[in-house]
Amino acid sequence: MAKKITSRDNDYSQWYLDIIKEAGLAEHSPVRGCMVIKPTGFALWENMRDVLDRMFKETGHQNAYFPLFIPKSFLSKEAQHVEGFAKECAVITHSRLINSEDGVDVDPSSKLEEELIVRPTSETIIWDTYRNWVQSHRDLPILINQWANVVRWEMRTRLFLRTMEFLWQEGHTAHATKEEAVQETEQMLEVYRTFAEEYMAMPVITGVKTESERFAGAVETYCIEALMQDGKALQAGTSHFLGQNFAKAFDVKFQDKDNTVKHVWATSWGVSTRLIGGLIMTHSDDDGLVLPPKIAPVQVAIVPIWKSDDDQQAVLDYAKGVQKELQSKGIRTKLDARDQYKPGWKFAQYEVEGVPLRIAVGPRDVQNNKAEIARRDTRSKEIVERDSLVGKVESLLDEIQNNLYDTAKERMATRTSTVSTYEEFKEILDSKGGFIYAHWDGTAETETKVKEETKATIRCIPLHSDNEPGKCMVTGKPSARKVLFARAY
RNA sequence: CGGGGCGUAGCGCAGCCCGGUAGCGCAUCUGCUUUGGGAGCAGAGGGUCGCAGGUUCAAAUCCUGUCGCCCCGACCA
Repeated sequence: MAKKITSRDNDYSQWYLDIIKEAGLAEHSPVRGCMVIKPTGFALWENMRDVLDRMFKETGHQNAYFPLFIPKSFLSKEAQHVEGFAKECAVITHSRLINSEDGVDVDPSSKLEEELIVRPTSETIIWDTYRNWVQSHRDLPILINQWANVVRWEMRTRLFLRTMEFLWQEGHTAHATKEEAVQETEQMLEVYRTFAEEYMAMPVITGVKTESERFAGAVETYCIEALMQDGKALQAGTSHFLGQNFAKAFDVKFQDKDNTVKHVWATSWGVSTRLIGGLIMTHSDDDGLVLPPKIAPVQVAIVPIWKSDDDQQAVLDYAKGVQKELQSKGIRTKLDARDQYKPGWKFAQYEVEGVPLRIAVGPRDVQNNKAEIARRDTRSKEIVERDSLVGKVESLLDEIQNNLYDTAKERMATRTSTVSTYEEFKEILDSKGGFIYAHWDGTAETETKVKEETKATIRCIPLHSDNEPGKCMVTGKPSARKVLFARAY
């Protein structure tokens, strides 16, 4: 058996790339920093999207779509926002090509009067639009989400974790009061936390960002932070309270019940295909991808085994019966009856692809009215009675989902430390990495010093942790509470 | 954008130093035998050696440029 996947201990980055390649999730495109998301990878994204979309709608949001192109002038309206995104915008300057000796060239005569920006995020065009939608408090709140692609001209890219073009959803809401907007921000953070933990089986820490890590244009950025197997943190989702910054920049006002004119309060929130990278690095092992059942494109792969033609017919009929029954329970099932691959090859392949459960049925099983069922997460196998097979599958899928979460949760706990001195901090960072709780004096200077000296950043000020005051590990100045440090992706 | 590594068949690589008919393994195709953990034998197809210039009788090989990928830094979801 040819091992195609580099081990995590040997080279974690290469392992990550090998997983993506061997599981067929994505590949590099001819364009630098961009990727082709292959059917399996996209099916994963579709499942994530479907769950999130349902959760957004359950919390009262509607989908809409805003343009890919944003007038350049819009970007300059919110000062902080421009500063944050100016360095990574793709700019459209011309509208035509002309034939040339070497193929085609940009037609100089087609220069645009106002250049267009390919959206790095849609706040500006959305707030420009909302201005026309809001007059009265009766028009509020506006609760809109869009599924879209965005472009950020990154210097260094990694499949899923950071690509120049990526898929995401961005929610943009407008509210009459600050309290309502803050509540919305927190609600969506909670949606993300629930999604990450219950569907992705990815435990996260919720918190707020420090000023230096905050979204450009936000008053407060809430986030969910996950911990990867190599001890590095990954920002997995953000929810921003935008205050009235965009409302003021784009002049979005309403007449309130008290007959005065006010600016609206805003939020925005998003998760992206980066989550797929996080998913890979949370659960997968040296044998390939490992997927939580709730979002796995295929939950059960059925591998039929036969020797003679007679066997083949009987086995296939039996396997089809199993598949039909599983499908009737809403279980995503794939029956792999291809004859060009041997069962052993298929077993290995579905392990690489991370399919949570595999059922093997052969002549013996048909005869005895049984089937072999194997788990991807624990690699355990057992023979079960045909009559109890579907029930067993259902309970095993639940078990796998829970086991993946519990394992990840435990790993996070093991790799979370609390320190009181900077020496201890550096020592732990280098020895085991992970999340480190420590006191911080609240200044950007200290944060920068730690970042420069250790490459660790403050991932967040956790929402749920003890609020015991103490002394900053670096300066000894008073600190209201411990914050969460880590090296991050 | 700086430092390091790498681009040769779909994938993984050798050949390059020392220029002279482009190779190996896997995969693919055909046939037969196989099928409960990545099958065996026999035969076959597939490459403008990343791209563009240059040196040379002759370039995968030497020179210059350029593009892309990976790793490490500065930027980021």
